[in-house]
Amino acid sequence: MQIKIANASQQRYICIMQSSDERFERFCADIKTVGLRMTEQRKVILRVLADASDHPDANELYHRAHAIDGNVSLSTVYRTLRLLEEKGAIQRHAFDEGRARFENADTEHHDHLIDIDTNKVIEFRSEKIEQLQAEIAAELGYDIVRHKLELYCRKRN
Amino acid sequence: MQIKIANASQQRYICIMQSSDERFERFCADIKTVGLRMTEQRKVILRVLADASDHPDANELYHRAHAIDGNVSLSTVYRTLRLLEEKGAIQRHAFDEGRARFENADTEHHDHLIDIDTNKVIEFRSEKIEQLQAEIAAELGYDIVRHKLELYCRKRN
DNA sequence: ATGCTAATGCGAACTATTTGCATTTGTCAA
DNA sequence: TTGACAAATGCAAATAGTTCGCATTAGCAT
Repeated sequence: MQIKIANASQQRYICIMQSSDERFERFCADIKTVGLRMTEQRKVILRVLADASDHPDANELYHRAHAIDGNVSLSTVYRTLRLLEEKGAIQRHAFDEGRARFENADTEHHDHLIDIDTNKVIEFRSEKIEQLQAEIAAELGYDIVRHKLELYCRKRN
Repeated sequence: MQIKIANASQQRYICIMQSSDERFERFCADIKTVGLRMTEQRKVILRVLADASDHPDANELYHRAHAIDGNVSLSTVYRTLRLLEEKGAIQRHAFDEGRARFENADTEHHDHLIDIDTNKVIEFRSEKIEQLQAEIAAELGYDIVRHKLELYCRKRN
């Protein structure tokens, strides 16, 4: 377990993240505890997911997994993604291009800045914004179940 | 042209919106000024869009338009939506269900609160949040081109 | 080892959207 | 007012991303 604090001067981007191995172990545990089976292909997919520090889509994950073990099929990737999403182990994002992209869910909640020229994703977090959101929802009579803040940006200069 | 100020105590939700007729006229003008043709089906679709105060998807718009004039096809609805989106006359949203939903773009920018039980969409705006977003992007070396804030909520009690 | 059932691969189905093409229809100039 | 030409349409087929049905394979508890 490692703790990473960046940009501390701005009370933002405070992540508590596990190592890729810890993540893998947790994925495996998640699978086992519900009585599901640990298959070869699941092992490979979980490994790939645990190692991913970017926001790959299903197809990209399929290619990474398939490169390691040719017995991994796209269907199984999709099935595994859905499984882990339902368990809350990974998060699904629908950025502006149609397909879904995934990321590990072991970090604290954060928002995304997407570079519209390179598709690079930068994560950030602002306590103030989080708080304002909650206030607004409360005022309208709602509780926030989940939320999404995406800044589509272009590099300065 | 009407000006609507709600929730003024919270400096939020300040919309300058046109009437449905004004909107329709503007859509027509948008089409004409670029040398495009005003067809029967476009007239119907523009009318439906101008009248919509909700966030309908393409299929819903097709049904509303088709009910008025059976000569309107789904393809044409899609083509018209794309046309108006490119002109900036309407806005496309990708809320969490796969399909896209549209809304008139003549209001000032606002964010969305989505009731996850009813799919109802409430619009809001917070100056403070807008400002914080710009600060964060700037600090990371970016300019915001567009952004998206969606609160997926459940009614209290 | 054995058997039961979950998990897999494959291809077909599905949903949302776009596109190719033959036909229709605005529009503008004569 | 008419004619001609390009733009717009409807339809069906194509596409992209994702899910599903089903026969087969393979975990895993006994």
